[in-house]
Amino acid sequence: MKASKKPSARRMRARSIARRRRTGNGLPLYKRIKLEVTRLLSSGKSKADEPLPTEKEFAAKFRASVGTVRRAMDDLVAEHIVVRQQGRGTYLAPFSAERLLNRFWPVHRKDGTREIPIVQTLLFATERADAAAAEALQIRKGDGVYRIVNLLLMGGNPVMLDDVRIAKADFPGLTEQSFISRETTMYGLYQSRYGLSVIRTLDRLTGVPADAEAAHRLAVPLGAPLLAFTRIAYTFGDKPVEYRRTLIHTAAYEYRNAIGGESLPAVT
Amino acid sequence: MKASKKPSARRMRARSIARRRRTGNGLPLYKRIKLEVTRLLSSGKSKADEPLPTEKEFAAKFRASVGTVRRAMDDLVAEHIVVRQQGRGTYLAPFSAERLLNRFWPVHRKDGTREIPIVQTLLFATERADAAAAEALQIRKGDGVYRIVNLLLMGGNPVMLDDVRIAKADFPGLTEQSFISRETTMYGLYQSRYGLSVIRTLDRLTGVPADAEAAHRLAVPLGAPLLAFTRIAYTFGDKPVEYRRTLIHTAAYEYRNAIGGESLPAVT
DNA sequence: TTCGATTTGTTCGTATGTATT
DNA sequence: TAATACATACGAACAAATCGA
Repeated sequence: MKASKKPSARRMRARSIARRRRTGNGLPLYKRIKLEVTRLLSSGKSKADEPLPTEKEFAAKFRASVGTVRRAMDDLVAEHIVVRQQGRGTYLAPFSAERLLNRFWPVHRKDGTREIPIVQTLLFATERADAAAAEALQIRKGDGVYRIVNLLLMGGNPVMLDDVRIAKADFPGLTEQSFISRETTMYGLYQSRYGLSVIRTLDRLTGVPADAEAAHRLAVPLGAPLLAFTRIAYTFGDKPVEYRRTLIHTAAYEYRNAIGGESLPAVT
Repeated sequence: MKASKKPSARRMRARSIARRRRTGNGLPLYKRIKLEVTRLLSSGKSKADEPLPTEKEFAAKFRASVGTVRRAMDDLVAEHIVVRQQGRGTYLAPFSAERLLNRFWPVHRKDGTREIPIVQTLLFATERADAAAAEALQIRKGDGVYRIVNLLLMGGNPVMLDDVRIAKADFPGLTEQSFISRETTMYGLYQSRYGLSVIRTLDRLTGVPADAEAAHRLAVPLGAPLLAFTRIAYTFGDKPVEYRRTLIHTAAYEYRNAIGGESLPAVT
């Protein structure tokens, strides 16, 4: 009773804030904060190894309460865009081999275990984008791309044949030397050297017969059924970073897809 | 200053509550609420077409604040287990054809569009579980299962051949008649008639050659490369509900998997 | 090694906005 | 229109992890 009768400085302030907020934009404040933080991350200015501004700092910057900032950050955590650690801070989600394996690496041995493949780079070349690559990378046909063909060995055997194309314009100064001698995953390289964080991928899977090249590299008969997928990897703002076509010999390995259940280790 | 000096009834109360909480369990309160709500949903007592208790009611029941209940429900929404509607209430996520298509139906036409397939049931039989089905369904080899074989037509053509096994014990009273004449999807039937809500699936994909049956049904040459996947569908508590093996003719259709990006339509 | 400052994690409570019935 | 139920936002307090002095 007492509380509800009193207009109070606090109530008045809240009201004026609400009014101000509405003038900003149609979006709720926490979503706008999310967008701003996303923009900050996609600018490449923040490195994956140094913390983002703290909740308090963001709150001051956006004239919001900590709770509202937290709401925005919670969403970004759920989307695997940032990671937070109590006592340390908030970081752009890194591309350690471990994280890549857990998030963007769908190939498992049939017994369910996973392993980091050994990569043999068969080709590193500069080419002109064909129609498929141009459409996937949203560039013009004929624009320069790097083409990289990798053979991936798992358990000592050739299992996957990977044909990757990335736009030359996105990777200035990339050379075969610097590519081969990278000390991280390909996605880690994109992020650490070029500020391009892969945040989502779209895989399209089909069954195909092995062509001559695949049969040779994967040591299977010509025409043997393989699992093929094309992947487009995107960074912020739905910008495509990489176009890849992969062939998998699924005798001992398979492609796994868990719908739901990724975000539910919390069934603890 | 002034505020921080005063112990205040409120502060004392908060302290005693915190102490009580710690006695409950090692888990944070919102996670325990999540578990309790999950338990309620998995009991089958709550129908998909009637609302769950409101936030206020849950708060009273669990002696928590609405904010804490909301935290728990937010998680369940993110996991697609419940849906909330402003002004209406909170509901167990339903299995409309639309939702099934968006969540558990990975097959797209190559141009990206989706369609609801026409289902021809080729077989409905009672069988004994073989080793693979028994392991997947976590029952004993030889236990009774229903086996259902469906041919799925898309765009007028046979595209998928579906071989499903579900434990007889989970579906008392299921008959071919009641199965065929269902007015919803298979997952919808599981949920509405048997209280089994599929909340996650695990698909394992490989490339395989068409065997005689598949070649006949899908109208492809013997040995033609097909996309195969086995799926185990789980309900609450990681209980398997369904084991399925599907063959897809990927001339005009493909299996799509979007990693990330499902929960980010919010990039609006 | 201990301790204090920093930063995120959990919980409470309140006020107000907005969609539904 | 009024009541109901979720959505957004604020702010406060304390817990727990981390890190450097």
